[in-house]
Amino acid sequence: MNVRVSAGPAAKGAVPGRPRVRDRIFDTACELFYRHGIRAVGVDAIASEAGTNKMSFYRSFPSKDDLVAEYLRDQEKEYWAWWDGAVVADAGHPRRQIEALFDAFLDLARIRASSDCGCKVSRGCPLGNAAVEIPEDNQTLGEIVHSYKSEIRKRLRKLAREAGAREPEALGDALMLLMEGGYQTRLTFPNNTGPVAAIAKAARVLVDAHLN
Amino acid sequence: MNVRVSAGPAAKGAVPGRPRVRDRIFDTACELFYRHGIRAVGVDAIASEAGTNKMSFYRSFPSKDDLVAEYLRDQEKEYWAWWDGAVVADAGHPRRQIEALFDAFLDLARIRASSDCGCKVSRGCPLGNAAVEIPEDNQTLGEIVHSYKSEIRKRLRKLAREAGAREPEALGDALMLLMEGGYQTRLTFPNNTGPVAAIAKAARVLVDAHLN
DNA sequence: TGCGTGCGTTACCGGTCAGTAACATTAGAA
DNA sequence: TTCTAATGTTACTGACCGGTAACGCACGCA
Repeated sequence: MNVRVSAGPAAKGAVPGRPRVRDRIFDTACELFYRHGIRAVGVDAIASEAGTNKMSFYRSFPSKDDLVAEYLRDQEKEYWAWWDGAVVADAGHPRRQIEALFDAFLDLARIRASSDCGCKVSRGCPLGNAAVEIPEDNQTLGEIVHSYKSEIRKRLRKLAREAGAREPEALGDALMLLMEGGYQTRLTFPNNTGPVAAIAKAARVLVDAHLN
Repeated sequence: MNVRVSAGPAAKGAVPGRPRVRDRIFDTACELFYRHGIRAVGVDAIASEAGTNKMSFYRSFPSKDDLVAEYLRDQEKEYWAWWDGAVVADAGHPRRQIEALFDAFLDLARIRASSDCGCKVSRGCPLGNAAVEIPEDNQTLGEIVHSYKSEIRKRLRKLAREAGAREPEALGDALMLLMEGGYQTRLTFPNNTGPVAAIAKAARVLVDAHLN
């Protein structure tokens, strides 16, 4: 992901076949932010882990906060890609889409734990984690997280409505609680050994109860 | 809470009626840690906010990490006190205890936002938030959080079993997802304006489905 | 051939972090 | 009155933080 290779007319003075510095920095930062938290990872650590140095970092990013914002937006984009991929096969069948979503949720940890990120253990929701670390006076980052969570809520309520729930808001919100809880418990219990294991069945129970 | 007043033979050189320095520091730290996060709050800030200085801090606490550990253990203690208070009236009726627990959960934010803590907005689960910030090599703090979350899981499963659920583990875990999700969404949505508002009803739906 | 671009390197700035040393002050207890 | 425990005050250390200045070098394009 996000790997522009240094080749062609835009790549001077670079090892051919190696990703451009900016992309290496960004990918490294995403890994480190997710694994260790945003505050815990310094600019120096990102740069050297990416095989470069701080100066090259600041040639690519105006500030650490700008990188963090890009990190959050990228994670959100990845999330919606995952979401759309999970529901696309059941287009037109909202109830099955909900079920597919929560079935797929169990795999989200595995995705995280594999190629993209060096984490052996899922560390929960990157945006949600950021909400813990973001200072309250930082409106930019706060807004990114808030709009992301609001969109999740909106989508789940919409699915609940389309599925014909008697109280679509209540069902959507309940489903969101499950999902957020799934993320949160993965912070403490390795991958799917925690309560997340029950998430798919719990979602079905909630849906059933709101439809019959 | 935790306010030992400087009086009697153990209090020399102190303003009478004023809480001892250690307690002032500790209470201040709890507030600041919860509101801004652990990493974001420095020892200097705690001390000066408590009306003292760093030296007095280090006379009372060997290190910041020791204070953090005490903070987490204190928050856990408070949580179990809240829990026990929520279920005591329905002793012997596990199903009603579960319902009482989730009814009371909506008030938890209000409790946080009031006297004890200076937060106008609930900032979610203090232990869960800490899990985001704690470095993975810190076993002491990690263990505190893990055992806390494990105990929640254990208690909810136990209640589900006592209530006669067909699959008590699944019900207990589902309830835990709701609870954790409730905390997590409170980080982003002010107090009870978010999906938490649906938590009590969702819990009832899950319980009903597992009992009938 | 020369120029510009992408990148590496070194050194630095001011600020903050956790933690310590040394000394002064207060007030109660003996 | 003297001793002592609790607290305040100032100054410091070494490490790290985010961020910047200045310089060098290698490459590909014009």
